[in-house]
Amino acid sequence: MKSKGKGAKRSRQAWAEPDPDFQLETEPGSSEHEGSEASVRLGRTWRTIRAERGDTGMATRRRRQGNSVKERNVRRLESNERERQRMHKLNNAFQALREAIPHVKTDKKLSKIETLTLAKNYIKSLTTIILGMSSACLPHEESQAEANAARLLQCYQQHLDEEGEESLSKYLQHIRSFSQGS
DNA sequence: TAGGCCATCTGGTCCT
DNA sequence: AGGACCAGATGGCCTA
Repeated sequence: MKSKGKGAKRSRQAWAEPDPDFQLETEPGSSEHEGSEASVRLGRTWRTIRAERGDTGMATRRRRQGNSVKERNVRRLESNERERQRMHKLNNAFQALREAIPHVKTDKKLSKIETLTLAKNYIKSLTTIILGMSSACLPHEESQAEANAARLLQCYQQHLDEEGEESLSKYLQHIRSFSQGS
């Protein structure tokens, strides 16, 4: 265990209150699952928990679900895999966002929180610029301003549809042509 | 070595 | 019912 405060947190409630009725028939990482990447991971987790708990009544509500332990384990592994895929997609989206945000290049990549913060600031800056251009071009008629906003929205949606490599510069191009054309 | 950041597991809840 | 989403827990890696 890592020697830091975080590591001192105790397990989840479910693990902390062993169910006396429960009997573990098989466990993840046992013979029928051994070998797959997921089962290895899960097995490691279980082993870790068992080590921490001193290998006493560990699992809890598994029986109450009405399915066999084996079925439950299979479903758990499947949902772990889905969750992993989901997180990978999320990370890909973060990476795309990193690449879309202009920032000072360093060797160290932006953390997630930094990425979100910079993105928020970037959006705010762009919004300010666009509003500035909009009011400079069409300051008077309200209906024109609405049409203006509609065109901007249209450009933005088109940009979303395209989602190409140079989508950001395309979008900026749209904005420029918009400001020139108005 | 403490703290930040991250990946993964997990159970609960929401949604289709 | 099953998948998606979410948040908490935990351990690993890295850096100041």
